[in-house]
Amino acid sequence: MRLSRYFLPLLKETPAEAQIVSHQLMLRAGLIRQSSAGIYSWLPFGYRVLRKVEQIVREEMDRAGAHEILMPSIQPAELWKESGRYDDYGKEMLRITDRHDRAMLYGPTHEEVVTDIFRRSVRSYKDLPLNLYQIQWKFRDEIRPRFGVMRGREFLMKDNYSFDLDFAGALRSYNAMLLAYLKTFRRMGLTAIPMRADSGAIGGDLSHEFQILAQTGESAVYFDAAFEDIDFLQDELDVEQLKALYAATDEQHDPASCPVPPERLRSGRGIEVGHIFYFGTKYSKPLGATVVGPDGAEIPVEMGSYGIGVSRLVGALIEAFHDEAGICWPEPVAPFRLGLINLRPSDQGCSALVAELEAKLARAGVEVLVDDRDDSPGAKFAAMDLIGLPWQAVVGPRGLKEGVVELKCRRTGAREQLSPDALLQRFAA
RNA sequence: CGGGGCGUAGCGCAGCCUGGUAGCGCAUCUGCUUUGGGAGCAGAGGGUCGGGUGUUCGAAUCACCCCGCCCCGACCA
Repeated sequence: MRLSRYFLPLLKETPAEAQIVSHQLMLRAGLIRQSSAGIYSWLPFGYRVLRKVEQIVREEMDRAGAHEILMPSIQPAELWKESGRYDDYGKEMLRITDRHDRAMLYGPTHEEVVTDIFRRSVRSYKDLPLNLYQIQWKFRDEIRPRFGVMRGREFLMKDNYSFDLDFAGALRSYNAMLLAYLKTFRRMGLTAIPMRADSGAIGGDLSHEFQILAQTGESAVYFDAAFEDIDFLQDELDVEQLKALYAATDEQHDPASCPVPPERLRSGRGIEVGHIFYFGTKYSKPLGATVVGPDGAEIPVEMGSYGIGVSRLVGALIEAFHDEAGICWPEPVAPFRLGLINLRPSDQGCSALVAELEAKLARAGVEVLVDDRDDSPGAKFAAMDLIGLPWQAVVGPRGLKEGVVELKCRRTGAREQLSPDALLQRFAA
């Protein structure tokens, strides 16, 4: 992709409305634009990241045996009256009336809809366990949206719902999701700490929230250093052992009664990016979601629900990975892997080499963004640092004479000179 | 929803107190020069001053109402 033909509106100055660094950088680096309070458009650059995050989540859900579906964003109020939540949910729920004066709502979550799908289609315990998920826009009419996409009113969420015959099965589903979540976040380069949590309005008695560590996180968190030693992508993990490890947000943390010895206690700041719940028959009972068990009796299914804030994760990633100059994307979610700067597009040699590199990289499937704009070198370096692609390659007249290009790692700032062929080897391999 | 702040060019702001018909920086456009860390010079375009009502000869400026956005609190993936 050539920057001269791309849509990447960058801002030199920080918009006044953005308070936290991820919001500022998302606006400055051309990821999003605000439409109204807590509601955003995703521009090409931001949308690429959103889709990458979404894809990692999707792959891990699929790997865990969940099936992707897509439920409606607009739901009928009747379902919520059946579950009893219509009156409970309060003003956070955006209520809509259609032309026939029928009560509708923009879904803040989908327990009712998915339970309705289940009850109309599943009859036998033999069809269990079942785990359905979707990645869908949701709306919660927050009293005060803030922090950009971190706390928007409209947000993209992965939510899934497990259906099991009994508690033991539900627990297996719950544990499988807990592990899937740890892998999912790890794949994005994030350290996520599962913490026992109140199950809140959704209800139930087994619940963990997932906090990722970032210096600018919204709340202080304390956890056992053992979390740092676990390789979530490689190790065979013992869920019960994991769940037994200490982790708490500052509201729940009591230094006096903390079981972790001080030398093993880590503290940091966390951003909540996921939440899992077991809630038994809270919805299956009122909605009549039952299966026939081995003994011929109708049994309400045991359910759990599991959420990941996909759009919030984009902000959280930036909170975790940035510096003074801008964003530093981890490779798995970077909008492009390599930024190729043509330092002097008016120079035929530079342009020829850039075109050749671009073509060969593209052929090898490398996502490359070429800065071919007629701008000053400093402006290009600053822009490239701001948008935070993991690797930057510079083709300029100076290096061209020596037959080298400069490669810079955005995260570490390390630079090296290498031949164009060596560059291709490095990325096309 | 309670408390506070702010709405003036795409972005950041000044002007408002003390009323006289709008300005600065950046960005944009044109031309020339420049080119390894947000270039220089010259020129140009861009505004119902958030909206409405009122006061006044005259309102960005004063008064009242409304709307939007931001911050603190309560709430939250």
